[in-house]
Amino acid sequence: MKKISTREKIINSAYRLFYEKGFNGTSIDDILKDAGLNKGSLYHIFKSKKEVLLAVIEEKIAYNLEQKYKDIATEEQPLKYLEEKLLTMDSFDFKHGCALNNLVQEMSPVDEDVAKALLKVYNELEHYYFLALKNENMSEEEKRSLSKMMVATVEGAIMAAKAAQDKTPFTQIIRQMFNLNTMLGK
Amino acid sequence: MKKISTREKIINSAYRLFYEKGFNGTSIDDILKDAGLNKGSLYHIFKSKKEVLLAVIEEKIAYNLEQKYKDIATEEQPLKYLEEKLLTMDSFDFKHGCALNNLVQEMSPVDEDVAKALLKVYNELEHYYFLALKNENMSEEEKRSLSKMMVATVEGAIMAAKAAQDKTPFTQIIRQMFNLNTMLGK
DNA sequence: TCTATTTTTGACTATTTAGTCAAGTAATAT
DNA sequence: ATATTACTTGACTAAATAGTCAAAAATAGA
Repeated sequence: MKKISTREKIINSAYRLFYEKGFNGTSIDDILKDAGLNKGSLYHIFKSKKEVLLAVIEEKIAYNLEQKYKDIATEEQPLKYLEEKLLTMDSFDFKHGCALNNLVQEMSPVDEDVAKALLKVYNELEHYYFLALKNENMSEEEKRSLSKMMVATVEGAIMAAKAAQDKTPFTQIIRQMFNLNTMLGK
Repeated sequence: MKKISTREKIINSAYRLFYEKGFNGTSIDDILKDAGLNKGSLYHIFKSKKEVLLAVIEEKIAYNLEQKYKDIATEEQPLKYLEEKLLTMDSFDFKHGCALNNLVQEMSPVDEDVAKALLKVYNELEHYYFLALKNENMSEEEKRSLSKMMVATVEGAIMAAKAAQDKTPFTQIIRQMFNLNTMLGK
């Protein structure tokens, strides 16, 4: 029975609540209630709500991303693997969308530090897609450009599902995207 | 000199502020200050902040969308026209992204009425892209699927620019998208 | 002009908010 | 054991928040 540190409890609760209700939509008291802690404990560890957010981005969101995509580099057919992965993402919550995207939308224009932390994760995401193109017959530059577009399409697909509050549009768009890709390959 | 009604003043200010700072990030007092009005005037017209938001979506955002895309249906080369339009969108504010997308991200999971109003506008957006494919040699079903994907990609491109707080990724992704399309056409 | 209705004013309430702090408790080191 | 440090408690502050309301002003109808 591993014991969870206060810091972890805060980050876990904050991550989930920021994801579901946004940064402005979540109060410190919400986080404390969810984590079963008191105010002083939080402010003993973090100096502000914003510091909690930065920790959530740098530790939780970046970590989740890595867990999700780290296998791509070693797969034999990484594109196939990626498609499979996207289409079977039951873990994904289509009602609430993408944790990274949500925060970018809400926070990037408002706070530079947060924008910087988010951009770093976003670039990592694009890099995984870049790696997924390793077997494709195109220049580095083309790979970079195509992977950028694919990330945009996937993020847009998640947003379409969120707009509809339903998974269907996501699946449709992902299928369409990989269809185009394979049509080009032949 | 046309005089602007109180209602219009509120909607204009609320639209801009919701766009730049989000719904939760904007207070009623922010709106009133920006519009140069008092509290009672707003609550005489709208029964709550949420009603203001619904009016912004149904009147302002839907109207802007129509203005931007209504010509598509009558263009000879609508796809070309669309590409041009997207790449020359200087009016667009890449720091703040897409007004529709921003609200979907923040509000769709939280409020059903708002989600419904936003979805209606989102569907209209997809329909314009569908119309832009009228000359393409494919089935209705394929057109519907491709237009859905294109909207997702454009929205994702706006989001990529927002993450970077810079227009460059947007242009890159749009170019890539139309490249793929024309490659398929030949 | 006089009356009735609509619109505006801004002070007020009740609640929520991020953040502080002094005093208490637990853990660790010597 | 004792002293030092690390953590926790929860009441408190000051500011911001959405929404109310009675009285004043503007407008329209007769």
